[in-house]
Amino acid sequence: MKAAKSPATVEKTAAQPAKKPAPKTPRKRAPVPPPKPYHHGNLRDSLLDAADAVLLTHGASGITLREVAKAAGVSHAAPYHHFASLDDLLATVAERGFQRLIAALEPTTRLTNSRERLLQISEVYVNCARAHPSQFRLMFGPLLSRKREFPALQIAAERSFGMVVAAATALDPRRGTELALLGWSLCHGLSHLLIDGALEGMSMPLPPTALLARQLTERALDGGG
Amino acid sequence: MKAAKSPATVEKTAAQPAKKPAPKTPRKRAPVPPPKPYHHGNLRDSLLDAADAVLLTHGASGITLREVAKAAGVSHAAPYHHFASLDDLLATVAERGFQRLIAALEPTTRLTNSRERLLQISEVYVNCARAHPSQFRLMFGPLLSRKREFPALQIAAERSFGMVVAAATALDPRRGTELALLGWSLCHGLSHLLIDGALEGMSMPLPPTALLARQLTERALDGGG
DNA sequence: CGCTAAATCTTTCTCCCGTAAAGATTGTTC
DNA sequence: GAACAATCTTTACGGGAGAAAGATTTAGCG
Repeated sequence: MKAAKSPATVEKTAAQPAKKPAPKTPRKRAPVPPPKPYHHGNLRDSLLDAADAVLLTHGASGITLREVAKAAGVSHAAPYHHFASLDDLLATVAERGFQRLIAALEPTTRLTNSRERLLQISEVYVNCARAHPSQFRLMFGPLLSRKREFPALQIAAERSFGMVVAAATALDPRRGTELALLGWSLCHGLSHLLIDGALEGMSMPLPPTALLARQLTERALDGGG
Repeated sequence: MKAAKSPATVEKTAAQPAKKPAPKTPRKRAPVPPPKPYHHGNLRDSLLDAADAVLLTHGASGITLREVAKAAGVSHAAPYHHFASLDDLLATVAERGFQRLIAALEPTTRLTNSRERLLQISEVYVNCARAHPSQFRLMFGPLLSRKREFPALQIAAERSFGMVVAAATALDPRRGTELALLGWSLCHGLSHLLIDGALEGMSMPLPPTALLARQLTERALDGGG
């Protein structure tokens, strides 16, 4: 019945077989008792990992609650005990995407040169989008419009934008927010155009992604016209 | 089996095309018979108009072949005689979106001041996205990645980008393409952030849309840091 | 240890979707 | 007017979202 196992995503404690020949042995796996071991191990994280895997294989449009559940090795109705709806699951996936973006941006905060900091933020942003295009689409898709329904998503999104604002304000204390919006819009639009393939086949040679992001941001900082 | 069904189909849709001036009415029950051709004039354009209407009411995610067909007053299978699939219909809707963008950009080609021309292009672009957010999402959604399957969509998209390149090249003949990509990315990202509501509730006062687009483009042209 | 209640997971069901296939209807052409 | 092609409808099938109810495990408590 439950022979199917997720290929390479789950590494948590698997549910023990139905029969327990040995007496009750307290599992010592962590110094603190995990507050979440239940039937499946914890299915919630497994579902999120499975959703990431499905995004990689099937793309953002082909993601399905049933497919995610199957990838996690549970029935198609099991996710409803951990997420209110498919959108709720996807919003959590998007939130994790923002958290990964924040983690990728974190090293730039140690740079003292504000200009170089902004340039590297641009590179990281566009690289992140290209590395995980489906998640990127999810992060900024229609779910973000409903961020009031998903407070965790909203908080993560605002935190990531806050890092851009901080860098821009360091470079231009007077009009930092505007500069942040300029840089963010530029990188966001470039990311979208890149991952949507809008720039392919346009008889236009393009430098590598990171270099392109840096070049355009440099030109925006120095003035392009 | 009910072979002859009374024409109880609703006509709530805004159908303006009437290629047949004298449609013979098989039966007259209303004092004012709407000139609806028995075999539905040309359904193709009606479906495209209906799709636009559905986009307005239900949003980009809630668009459905059945809903479009219902809005056009035909059965849910009728569209298959004019479009190969739902994606084919949506690609045509996206193509019309690009054509509308091209039409909106057309007046800017008469400007002789290249800088002002680029600034107005920015305004038009972002205004267009805000005025038709669902169509905008469709135009640059996953369908654009498959533009090889929809040559008309690809041509319209390239034409619109060509207008930006032309304006940027007029301002900077040496690095016009790069400048066009900078301006396009900036406006594209700003449009996305605006219509996705990413900038709402961020404790950040924003000027009106068109002014914001102009300000950011000006700063990119003049240098921001 | 046994019992009860709550949480988790599965099965089943309904409704809606895209779309293929076949039947019905209309316009066209000889 | 009859055959034909185009158009539209009906019916059907597979699949997905989600609700409802049953089954199973775990926790809580005596």
